[in-house]
Amino acid sequence: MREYLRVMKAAADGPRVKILKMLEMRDLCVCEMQAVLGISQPSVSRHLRLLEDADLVRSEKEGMWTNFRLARPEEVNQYSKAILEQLKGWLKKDQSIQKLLKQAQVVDRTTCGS
Amino acid sequence: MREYLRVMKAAADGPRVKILKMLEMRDLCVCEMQAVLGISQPSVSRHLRLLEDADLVRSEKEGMWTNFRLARPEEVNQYSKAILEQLKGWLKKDQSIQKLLKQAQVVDRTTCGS
DNA sequence: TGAATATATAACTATATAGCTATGCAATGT
DNA sequence: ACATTGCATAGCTATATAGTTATATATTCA
Repeated sequence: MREYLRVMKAAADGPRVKILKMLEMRDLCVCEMQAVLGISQPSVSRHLRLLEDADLVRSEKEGMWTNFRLARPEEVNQYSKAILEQLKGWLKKDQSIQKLLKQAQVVDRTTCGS
Repeated sequence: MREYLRVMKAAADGPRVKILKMLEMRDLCVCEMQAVLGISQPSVSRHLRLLEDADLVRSEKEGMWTNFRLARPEEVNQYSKAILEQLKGWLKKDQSIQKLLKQAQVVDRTTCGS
């Protein structure tokens, strides 16, 4: 039950589902997501921690950056696995998501801090 | 997006997921759920309203009682449909859910107000 | 070594949410 | 008509959550 709630609460949030949809497209670092989402860096960091605690995303340090990616089905709990699977088909036509994905396509980690 | 969030937030809550699991077993009125959940009647009522707003449950008045049931796949949005479907396989082994279901089996609307 | 950059954490504030009690409303039965 | 019962709503309080700014940590590069 605790696990279920952790996953569902993590997924039941606007900025966080936006993050998940962006990560469906490609891996991103924190500052790239910040640039696209338009919220503060600590806020993005916090959302990412909740998503990672819920097994929805994974992170890996690469030099100065931390790359985030969607968790893979074989490495997560049943709830995360199911939600990530469902999400792929969801919100495809959502205006705010579409706009976000366009921005996420072109955002560049080497320039997003400027 | 608004619809997605409404469904996910409704499902991402302890008492509410308990309600959904009980309704998988059988239809219930408010006072029966109150008796099993051990929270106040207004609190149960509020949870039910959120679940109904999210298309996860439906209600029907029957004399003095209001019967609640799970929404049927053909009458709801894609998110509710998917979550209800997933939920059937989830939390089967959860201790608190199992205990709850046992109580829900024997609760009786004609005596739960006493 | 020291500056710059990316991320995480701490501390705080504002808002949202869940619980409660009190009360209103509708249906039942005498 | 009146009392009873089931449910909904209003109003309140406590807690949880998301956002902020300030600061700490870690890596890169001159």
